[in-house]
Amino acid sequence: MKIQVRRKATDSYQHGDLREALIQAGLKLLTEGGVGALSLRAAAHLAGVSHAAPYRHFPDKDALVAAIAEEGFRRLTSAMRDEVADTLNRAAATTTTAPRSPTGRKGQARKSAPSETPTAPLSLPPFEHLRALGIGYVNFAVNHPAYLRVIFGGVAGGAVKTSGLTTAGDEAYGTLRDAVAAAAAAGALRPDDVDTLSLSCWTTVHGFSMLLVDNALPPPLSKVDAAREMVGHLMQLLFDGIREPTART
Amino acid sequence: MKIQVRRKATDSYQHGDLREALIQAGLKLLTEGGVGALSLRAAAHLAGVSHAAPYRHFPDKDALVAAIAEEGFRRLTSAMRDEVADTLNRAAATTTTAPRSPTGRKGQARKSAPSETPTAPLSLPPFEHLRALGIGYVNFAVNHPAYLRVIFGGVAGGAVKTSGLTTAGDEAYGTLRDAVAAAAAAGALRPDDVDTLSLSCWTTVHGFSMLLVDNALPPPLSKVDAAREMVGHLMQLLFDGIREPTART
DNA sequence: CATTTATGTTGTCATCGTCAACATTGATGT
DNA sequence: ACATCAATGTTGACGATGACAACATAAATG
Repeated sequence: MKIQVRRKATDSYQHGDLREALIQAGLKLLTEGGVGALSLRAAAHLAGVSHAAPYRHFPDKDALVAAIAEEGFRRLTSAMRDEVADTLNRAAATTTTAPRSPTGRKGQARKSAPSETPTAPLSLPPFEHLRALGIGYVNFAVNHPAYLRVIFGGVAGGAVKTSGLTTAGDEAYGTLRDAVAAAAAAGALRPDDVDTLSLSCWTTVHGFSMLLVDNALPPPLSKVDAAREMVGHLMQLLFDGIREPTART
Repeated sequence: MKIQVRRKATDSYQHGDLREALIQAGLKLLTEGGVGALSLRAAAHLAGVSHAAPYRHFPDKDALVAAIAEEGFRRLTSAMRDEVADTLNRAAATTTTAPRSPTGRKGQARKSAPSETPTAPLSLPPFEHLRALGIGYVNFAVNHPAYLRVIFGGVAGGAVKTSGLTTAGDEAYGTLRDAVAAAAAAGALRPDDVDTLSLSCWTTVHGFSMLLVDNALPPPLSKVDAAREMVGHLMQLLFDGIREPTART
């Protein structure tokens, strides 16, 4: 009994698209068994091929891992954008306007709302936008911890830098950077280099996510709702500063 | 005389102390070859014993990795404290007072200074203290990237939670928390939960460190000096807030 | 239809984590 | 002292894994 992940229909010969099937199999292994469960042979087995078949599509394991990480990165970007969209929808719903359906993807429970005047804001206020991105990031971290590990750490220490992986990473970073740039353009941010400001947001969110993924935080924070709330709080602290406003250095 | 029932700690018999030797061997493997080079057999070989000897001291590989991570955590804590000490020395030196030698460890180049009135401050101002801790953290990350990975990620996804590792982690966190608590007690911090404030610092520093370790940042930032400067900047942003002071949400 | 290329299979090897069986060393009790 | 025993180290084996070579076959191509 072969537990094939998929049988691509679109094309040519025997398997269809083994490369894609291996990536999907790898994602499944990551989801179900964590990084330790990700092996070339297991992925090949899941895809219904022999143990050496993957070498026709990937020069070595690191290359497959990089391809998996690339897809994971795209999903991370989607998670961030979905959270922005959901937040936008919630905002629109509470202001008696129709919800938007921006990138209709696998975001979380999409509650329906009655239609009304389509005068909903096209975008969130700068800080809410940034916060939504951060919450989406953390949401992804809690739901797919193994993905995050593979995205940034590869399977062992040395992360392989495929051009595709770099591209996927640039797009994720660009999503954040654009929001920061927009906030800066709106005069909402302290004047500073946009990349530095973006990095400050990224480090906060990424650090919290990695600590969650690595179980370095007390258990209550591992729950989705608590994690989302906490990252919102952390970003608020970053926005306002942790310093007592009246205090000097 | 010797009432000791066991001779575990300081000496064993033949090898001396294989347990400690294996930990040291593991650290060496991590330093020289990264996480991928860390294997039980390689550590055993480095320690001069056969491939199965480690099983007399560790139930499995994860246990050895946890012990190595524990030692790494201690060194991380030392790196933070050393940076504080060094900063204190520099501050003392520039104010014509004698340098202090707080925990005389393997910190970086300790420059000698002429003795003078011993009126040097016993501690740094709150923010400088926190910044020094962060800089020490990042310094450690740049100098020992593989350690950081093992400390938080274990060897594969699942980090093993030895009690010793937890203790070492608590001490590292306590070092940060104490500084935050002191800053809060001095009225320097916005009133908020101390653990939340500590977490905001930790996520910033840890996130930046992990991104460095994972080569997710542009190469110039990977250089020690640039990394130290950037984390100082990031912490300053966290202190002051990234929001334009006059802007609203 | 013959040839070539892409793709998959089988077999093999070294390395690794792990275990079982055996060996040795030092401590303990009488 | 001497016998016993627990702690420690060795040898050998097994299954899983990444990687490679040789072979096989399907698809495309002329």
